Amino acid sequence: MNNPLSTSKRAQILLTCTRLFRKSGYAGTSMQDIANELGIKPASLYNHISSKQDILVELLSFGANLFVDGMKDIKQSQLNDLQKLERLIALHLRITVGHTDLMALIAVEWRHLEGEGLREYLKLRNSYENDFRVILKGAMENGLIHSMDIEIAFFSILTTLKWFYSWYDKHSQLSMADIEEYLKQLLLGGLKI
Amino acid sequence: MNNPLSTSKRAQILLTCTRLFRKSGYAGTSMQDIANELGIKPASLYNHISSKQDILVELLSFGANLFVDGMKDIKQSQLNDLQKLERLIALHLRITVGHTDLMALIAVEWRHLEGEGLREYLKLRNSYENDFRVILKGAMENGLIHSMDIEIAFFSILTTLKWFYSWYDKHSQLSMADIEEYLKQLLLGGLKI
DNA sequence: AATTCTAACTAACAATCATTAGTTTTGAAC
DNA sequence: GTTCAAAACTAATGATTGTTAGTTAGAATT
Repeated sequence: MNNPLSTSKRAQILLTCTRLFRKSGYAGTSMQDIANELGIKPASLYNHISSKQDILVELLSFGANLFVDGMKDIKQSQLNDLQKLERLIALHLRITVGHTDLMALIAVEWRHLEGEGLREYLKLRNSYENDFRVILKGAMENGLIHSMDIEIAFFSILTTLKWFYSWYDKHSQLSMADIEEYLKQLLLGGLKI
Repeated sequence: MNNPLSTSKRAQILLTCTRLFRKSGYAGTSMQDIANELGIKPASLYNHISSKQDILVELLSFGANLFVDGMKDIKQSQLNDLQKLERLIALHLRITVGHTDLMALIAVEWRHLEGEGLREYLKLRNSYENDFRVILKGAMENGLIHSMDIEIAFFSILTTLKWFYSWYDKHSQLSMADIEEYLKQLLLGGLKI
């Protein structure tokens, strides 16, 4: 079997690291910790990955692209800006449900990226956030939602979505449709005209 | 001079650590890093503090008590629950402005607490959060704000307030009065009846 | 059966980790 | 100028850090 996404050892390592990095942080997780979790010796990890930093780069690049790709679809759609905002909320929810631990790395651990890996990540993040901002601004200017300080509204919405994984952990028994409705009401309900 | 809050070496160390822990995280900051910043040798730190963990405990205990004390005043006041929510927003804003770096430790680094220090911290945090929840619930039940899922509304409001320091860093040129008004409109505007 | 490849292993590396013990310097009070 | 305590220092601790080199066991391919 050669599928890099499911059963390969490399994927197993990446999945384990996502969980450990979330629990103890990147700096707080040692190669020993990772190896223990997989039942092998630390040195054996290097048959599959090239460095600890490489793992972080791999995980965050994968995560960032989930958002960038999702944004591309939404941008290309013919929806109005308010509907696009609703789609963005659904996108965050879908990614959070499918990759809960990974969201913790996106929220916190990205700052342990170094050099080129950090630059690449910030490029993707800035691209996503700017697109998001443009849509939010458009919704205001087109009178679809109330006008207010764009930066503080953007910050609040994105922060809630970014940290939503920590809430979802404890309330994952609710249906996705219900959660989506709650989030839309909470984040947009007060803004809608 | 004996004032433990301003010029003492201990206070100097705690202040330096707040900044370094925010920048690199608790696990990512070494005693060497701390000593370098202060222009002394790592061993010299132990004339003032008893361990690295002790520093974290001290900082987070101080931070947690800022919120618990603020909550006590608000609870004891004769305001209605909506006015109490407004006071809570002002409390977060005031603490964030006065202790911006410390808020990063409250948002992220608390999980590196161990043993008794962790238990003590969680006790304070749970006490604060429960009080907050009760007020929010009261505002809904008394018809002061729209009814919706209490847990998700609570999560969103507290998350925005908790991470507000990262926004404030880049927008600290605005007046506090303006920011306070923005935050109230953003967090409560959509909820108010 | 012989060969190749994968992925584990042991052993070792220099570097860094938080911390302790013991000693010297500093600076203020007397 | 002497005393005394605070706070710096040096030196060393054992543990752990991420990583490399070289080797071996086992499975898959020829």
